Amino acid sequence: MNVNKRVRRTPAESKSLILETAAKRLAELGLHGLNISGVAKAAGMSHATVIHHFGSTSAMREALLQQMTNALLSDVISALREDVSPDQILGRLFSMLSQDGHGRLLAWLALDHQDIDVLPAKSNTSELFKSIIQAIPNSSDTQGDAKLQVLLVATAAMGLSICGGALSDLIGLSDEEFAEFPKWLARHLRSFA
Amino acid sequence: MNVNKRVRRTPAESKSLILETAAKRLAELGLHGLNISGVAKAAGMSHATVIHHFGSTSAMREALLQQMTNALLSDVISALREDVSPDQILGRLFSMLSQDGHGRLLAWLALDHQDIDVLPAKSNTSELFKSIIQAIPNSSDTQGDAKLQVLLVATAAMGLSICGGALSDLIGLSDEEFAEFPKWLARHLRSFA
DNA sequence: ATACTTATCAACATGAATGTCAATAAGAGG
DNA sequence: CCTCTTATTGACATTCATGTTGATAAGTAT
Repeated sequence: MNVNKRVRRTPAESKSLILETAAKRLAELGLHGLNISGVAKAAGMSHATVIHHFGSTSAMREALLQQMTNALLSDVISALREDVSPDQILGRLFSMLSQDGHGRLLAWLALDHQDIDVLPAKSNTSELFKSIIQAIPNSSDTQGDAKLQVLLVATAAMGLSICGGALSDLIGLSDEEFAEFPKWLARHLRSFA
Repeated sequence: MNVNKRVRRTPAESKSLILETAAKRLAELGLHGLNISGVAKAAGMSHATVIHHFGSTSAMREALLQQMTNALLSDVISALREDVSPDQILGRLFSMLSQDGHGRLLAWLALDHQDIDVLPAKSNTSELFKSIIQAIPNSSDTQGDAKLQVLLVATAAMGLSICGGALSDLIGLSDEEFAEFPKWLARHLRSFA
C-alpha cells in the first residue's frame, strides 16, 4: 500500500501542533481528551513522539496550562492597557475564565493532584491577579474588597465552567436568564465599590 | 498463620460501611480515594465484594453522591424550618456546599463524565434548590434574582471547594481575609434584595 | 555523497483499575 | 443436624494509559 512516510517537524512545530490539538480536544471532549494516546492520534503522530517532546503526560498538560494562562494573561493585560473601564474588568476576567475550558482545566488540575504545589504557571497567574486587583476601583478602606471580588469572580467562573449548564437546569433558569448571569454579576460587582 | 475468617454482614451494613469509608476517603484523599480497590481495602474487604453490592464503580460513586445530597437536603430543609432568617440561608447553603467535599464530588462527577445525564440525585437536588429559592426574600420584580443568586452561590461554593486555597494564595489573601469570604458574600447578597 | 543528529515510530513492558467467575463459608430456617 | 441462600473471596481476564527501547529515516552540515 502506502510507503510509510514520516513527517519530520522542528521541535517547536511539533510542540505547538501537539498543544494546539490538546487544546482543541480539551474544548471538545473535556478533560478525557487530554491523554497522550488520544492527543497523539488526533495530531497524527505516535504517542511516543509526544513523550519524546514533553517527557511525560503531566508535563504535556502543564505545558498546555502554561500556554493557556499565558494567553489569558496577555489578553487581560492588553484589556487593561486599552480603554476598558475598570468596572468592566471583572466581567472580562469572568468570561475569559469560563470560556475555552480554562476553568475546567484549572479545576481538573486542582482536583487531580490535590497536592497543590503542582499548580504550574504560578508566577504567571499570580501576576495576572495582581494586575486585575490593581485595576479595580478601590475606596481606601475597602482595600481587601478588591481581592474578595476577584476571589468571587474566579470561583464563580470556575464553578460555572464546570457545572454551569447542569446547575442552571436544576435551578430552573431559562436559557436567557442563564445567559444574563455574567452581566448580572458584573452589574452587582460594580455596585460593590 | 491466621485462619481466614470472614465477616458476614447484612447487605445494608455492608453498603453503609462502604459508603462511610468512601466518604472518609473522599474527604482525606480527594477524589483519587474513590476507586473500588482503595475503598475496599480501607473498609477491610475485597473489591469484589464492593462490586457485588453496588454493581460497578460508578454506581458506588453515584450512591455516595445520592447519600451526600440527601444529607445536604435534609440539613437545608431543617434549617429552613427553623428560625434561620431568610438572609442567612444562602450563607448556609454556601458553607454546606463547600464543606465535606460536596462541591468537589459534584465537580468531579461533572468533569468526569461530562455527558451530563449521569448526574444522579437530580430530583433531590432540584427539590433542594426549589426550597431555597422560595425562601429567599424576593421583591416582586426581581423574581429571577433569587435564582441568579442561587446560581452565584452554588458556582462560587463549588469553585471554592475545588480551588479555594490555591486561589487565595494566588490572589494574595491572608488566612483571615479568606475566612471572611463567606460572610462577606452573604452580606452583599443581603443587599441585593 | 557521506556522515551525523534527532524526530519518528512500532513493539514491548509495566502497572493500575475494573469486572467476572467459581469456590467457600457464615448464618438463617427447616 | 441438614439445607439453602448469599455474602465473601482469591484468581483470572481485560482493558487502558503510560513509559521504554531499538531501529528507521528525514534533514542538515561537512
